[in-house]
This record gives sequence, C-alpha cells and structure tokens, in this order.
Amino acid sequence: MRALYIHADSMEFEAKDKTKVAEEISDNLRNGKMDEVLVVFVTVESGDESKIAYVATEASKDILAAKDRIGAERVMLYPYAHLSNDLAKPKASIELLDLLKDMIASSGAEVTRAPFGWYKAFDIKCKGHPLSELSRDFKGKEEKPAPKGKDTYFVLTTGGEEVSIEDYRGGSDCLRFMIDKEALGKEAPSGGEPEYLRLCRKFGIQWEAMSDAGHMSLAPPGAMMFDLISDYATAIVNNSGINVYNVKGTNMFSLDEPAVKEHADLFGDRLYSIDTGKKKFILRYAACHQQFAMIKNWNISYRQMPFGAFEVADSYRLEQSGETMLCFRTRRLNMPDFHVLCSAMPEAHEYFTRLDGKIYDEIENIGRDYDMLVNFSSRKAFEDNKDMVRMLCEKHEKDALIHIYPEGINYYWTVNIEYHMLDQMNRPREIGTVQIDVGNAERFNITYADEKGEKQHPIILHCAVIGSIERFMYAMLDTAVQIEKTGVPGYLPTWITPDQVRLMPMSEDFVSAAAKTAEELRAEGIRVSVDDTDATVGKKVRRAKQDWCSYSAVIGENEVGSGRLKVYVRSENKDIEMTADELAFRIGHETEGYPVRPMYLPADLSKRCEF
RNA sequence: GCCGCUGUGGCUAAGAGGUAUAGCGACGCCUUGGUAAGGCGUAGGUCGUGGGUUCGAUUCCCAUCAGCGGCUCCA
Repeated sequence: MRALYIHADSMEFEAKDKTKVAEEISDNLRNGKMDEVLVVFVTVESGDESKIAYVATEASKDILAAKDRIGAERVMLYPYAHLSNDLAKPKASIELLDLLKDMIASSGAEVTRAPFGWYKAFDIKCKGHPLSELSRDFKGKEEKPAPKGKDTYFVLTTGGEEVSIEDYRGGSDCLRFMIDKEALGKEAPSGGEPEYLRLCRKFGIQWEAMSDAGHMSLAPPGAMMFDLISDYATAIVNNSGINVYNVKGTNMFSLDEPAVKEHADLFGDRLYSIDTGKKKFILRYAACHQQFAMIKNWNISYRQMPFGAFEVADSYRLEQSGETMLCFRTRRLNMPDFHVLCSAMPEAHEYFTRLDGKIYDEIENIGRDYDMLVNFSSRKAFEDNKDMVRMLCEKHEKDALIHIYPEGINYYWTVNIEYHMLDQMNRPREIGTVQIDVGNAERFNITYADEKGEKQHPIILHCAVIGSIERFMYAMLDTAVQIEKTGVPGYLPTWITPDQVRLMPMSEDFVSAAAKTAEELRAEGIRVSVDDTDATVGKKVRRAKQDWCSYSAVIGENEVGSGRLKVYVRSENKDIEMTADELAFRIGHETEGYPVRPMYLPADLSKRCEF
C-alpha cells in the first residue's frame, strides 16, 4: 500500500462521476471538507490483498504517529489510484480502506474517508512546512496459515521403537545436539567465529560486497573447487544406475502461471522476486519449476519409468539478512537437484532407499557421517512411510529423530529426510536431503501412460545427494578444519586441491628443469604450479605450505642429477622420495574416478597476482 | 527481522579530540639461496557511509550500511 501524506489547512472534495469500480454511496457522502487535517492519499496494491489486516495495522500506526508529530487535528483518507501501477482489486481496496478508517477511529481520532472509485474534484491547501508532505510504502507482514496442533518429536530406534525425547538415551553426538536444537529448542554453545572462514579467505571464497546480502563470489581457487564439485555432483547422479535426463533451465518464472503461483505459496515468504514493470517473476528456489514445466510436455510411458531429471540449478532464497552464512546459507545457491519420477509408492520407496544409500556413500567418501532428521507432513504420512524409514535406520545402524509437523498445513512433500553432519562448532548442519512429493505432478499436470493407456500422475522424489554445491564445499572445508584440530596440517582431497603439485626451482638455473617436469605431470592431467620467483628456498617452501599444495618439491642440483624428488606430502606431513613418474602414479590413483579440471590461474608464480 | 560485538591502505592489526602506525603483500635495487619469512628502499589510507556536537572528529553522539556471534527462521 502506498500513501502520500499532506498536512493541510483545509481539504475539500466533491465526487463528480462514477468510474467502473465505483462504490455505491448516499448523496450526503459525495462531498466533504475538513480543516487542520492530515490528508492521506492511499493506493492499495495487489500485494496487499493477502495481508489486509497487517497492512492496515502498520499504516494506521504510522498515520496516527504522523498526525501527532505534525499536530494535525484530524485525518482524511482519500482513495487515489495514481501512486502505483499495480492496483489491488476494488473489493480488497475498499475492505482495507474501511479497516484502516476503523483502526484510526478506534484510537479516538476524527477520521473520514472519501468515496472509492469516483472521479473527484478536490481543493487542498498544503501548509508547506518540512514535514507537511511525506510518502509511505506499507508492506505488511506476510500472513501465514495458522497451524493446528503442535510439532511432535520422538526418536525412532534401529529396533523400530518409538522413544520419547525425554526417555531417549544414547545416540551419536550429532543426534544429541540435533535433539537439543530441534526438539528442545536449547541454545547452542557459542564458539566465536568458525574456522572454515579462514580457509574461505585462503581460497578466495567470499561475499560479493557489490551485490545483495548473501551473494558469493569466487576467486580462481574457489571457482575451480566449485566447478569440480558441480562436475562431481553431475557424475554421481549420472552414474547412479537411474536413467537420467540432464537439462538446463532458466531461473525466472512468472507468477501469472497458476502452477508457479501455487507452488510459490507453499514455499512461503522467502521468495526472491523481480518486477520488470510489466510482469512479476519469482526466482526459482530449486530446479523444480524448470524440470516440471519441461516434463509436463513429455510423452511418458510406464515403460520408461522410473527416470530422473537433473540440473545444477542456480537457486534463490530470500534468507533473513542476519541469517546468512558463507557457503552455508546464501541467497543465491547452486542446487544439484535431482527429481525421480516413480509410478507408484512401492517404486518410490525403493528409489528413495537407493538415493538414501548414495547420500550416505558420498558423505563417507569425504570422511564424515550423517544423522537423520526425518520430517513428516502429518501423522498419516508417518504411518504410510515408517516401515521404510525404520529399514533405513536399521541399514545405517542409526536412531533417527522424527519430526511430525502440525496437521492442516499443506506441504509439497510428505516425507523429507534432512541429513545432518556435526560441524567444528558442534552444530548439526543439513547437507543432503531426499523427499517424497505427491502433489506437484498434479499441480503441474505431469502424467505418464500406464499399462492400460490411462494417464497417471507419478510420485516425484526430490533429492540433493550432496546438498548444494556451496554446502558440500562447506562440508569439505569443515573436514579440513577437523583434520587441523588433530595437530597435523589441514588438507583437502587431492582431486579438489587447487595446486596439486608445486615445483620449486632452487635458483634461476633450475627453472627450465622444473618446467620440464611440470609438463610431464600435466600430461597426466595433474595441476602443477612452478614457483619461478626469485624468492629464497625457505620462502618458496613457506608459500607452498600456505597454499595447501598437496605435493611440493624443490628442484636443484641433486634432483636433476638423480632424477629423484624429495616430495613433501601434505596429507602425511612428511617428505617422501620418489620419481616424477611415481608421483604421477600416486596422484592418478588418489584422484581416480573424480573430475579433472586444469588450473584456473597462471601456473608460474611469477605471473600470479595476489587476490 | 531481533539482540550483542566489530568496521583504520590489497590483507592482518595498533592507535588517539589536533587529518595516523606497524607487519605482510606490491614495486625497485642488492642477494643465487637446500626446506615455514635474506637485506635496503619506494609507493599506497579523505580511518564503512551520512548527519550532529566542537575552533577542530577518523576518535564523542545519532542514524545508516556491511561483517561476525546468538536468537527467530530455515519445504
């Protein structure tokens, strides 16, 4: 709602002719005049329709405050369509105006309202002091459906028992912290600034100061790590044994599409939106919109089911400004979003279980572990899916925290598992997730033909095997921090380390020898940098360690003569003597099955600037 | 969004009512060095932004923005 305040010596109006949307009024209301008045020109906008009471509350408070501040004696509300090009429907506008008038009147102030929808002549005398003309834009607070009942929490054990939070003993540290935080609402222990932020600085992972809050930018090492994880996420899905359709979509979707609007309403008030002036768009918060919009046009037979659609989708969520966290909670994130279309619930459960297995495999690959927070949208959803969840608990030998949402709220999922790992600050952090969705196929009109040739809506699994690209990066950096805490130098897996090998020529005389060895290693797909600066050996070694190079070696007279390198192996924190071929073999073995990318910045350190 | 803390050259920081300091990095010269900092020198800052108090503010006050921590939130 937009408003223009004018403090006037007098204001007089006369309704002349009706517009199409005019309200019916008796003749005596067609004219009005007030002296010493705060005139409020009001335009109700389409966005106000869903939250009339909130907007009216906010506006009435501000109007009364303005009236007292400037010393006006009364208030006139004057419907005025010309402050916005995005008007609410007349009925909603009148409703809001009347409510606003009542609210102002109930505080004891004298207030009138000019008729809505009439061409009016008016005569105003503005006082012209500094506060006599003010404009306002009232947003109101988003109205949410009131939940019926309460959240229910309990633990489902590996033996299939349902144990109340109070009676539950045991469980991993992660599960205990999860219970404290989610179910008991206990405050987390405060630990100051987390150490992964130091690594973010080292690898050029930062907030972009010239953008909105929550947007990251990546200097070359971070950019390369990001792309490698993105490649990796794609490979995991494409090697999962499920038939995959890889797609690429856009990130803006029109709210004029009923399916988009409905889906957006389920997501709530964290939507990022763009107004081009003509149309309103929301930015996707996952790949759902794109994949569903595409798949609804596909001719699908039961013979092709099940199959998945995949994209690493740039996604946008308007997180609260105080809630953003580098690499973890951002307003722009990249979601390797995998949707699997299943024909019926048994199939959905089978593939859900397979995806769950993948999710666990991948976190174990980086040396970490998950605990499960299993959300159900209703008691019925729990009953329908508990056998499967119990089997998962048994398989992982882990008790799971169960959360049943209050009844009566429509979610697009019925079951969703959040996979949490315990970070360096003893915080459970959600990384991977998988969900069952029984609503969106119908909403987006996605169908397949069954054996009888009849159209059916599939069940859709939503899955982020490694979470967002950013969160997986977070998980890896946190893992490096945990390694450091054991007293050895922190390191990253070789496949993702920006400088896999650093060669350090003893002096200018050995630069060409180092360059030759570097080329041999590069031929094996290894990222090799050469410190060809004129720094001392001690300084070069120091820099290689600061850069977290997986392997580093000085090249001088001894190495050129013997053909053997004394290689500092960071992950073992010691020097190991080997030939260049042996080094290449070792790295090839370590990085087997992982994506490969060349260096994102000059290999010669003399050509590298600081970032 | 709420509460608290912070905001000084590219980075890490020190400082004080009178326009500022160091280290790293960068640049130049010397040094050709064997495993975490070789030496000397040069450049670089309207102390986050906007107001106010003051003869004078980067320092005090107010507002605002951003970061960090905690909360709320988190499909």
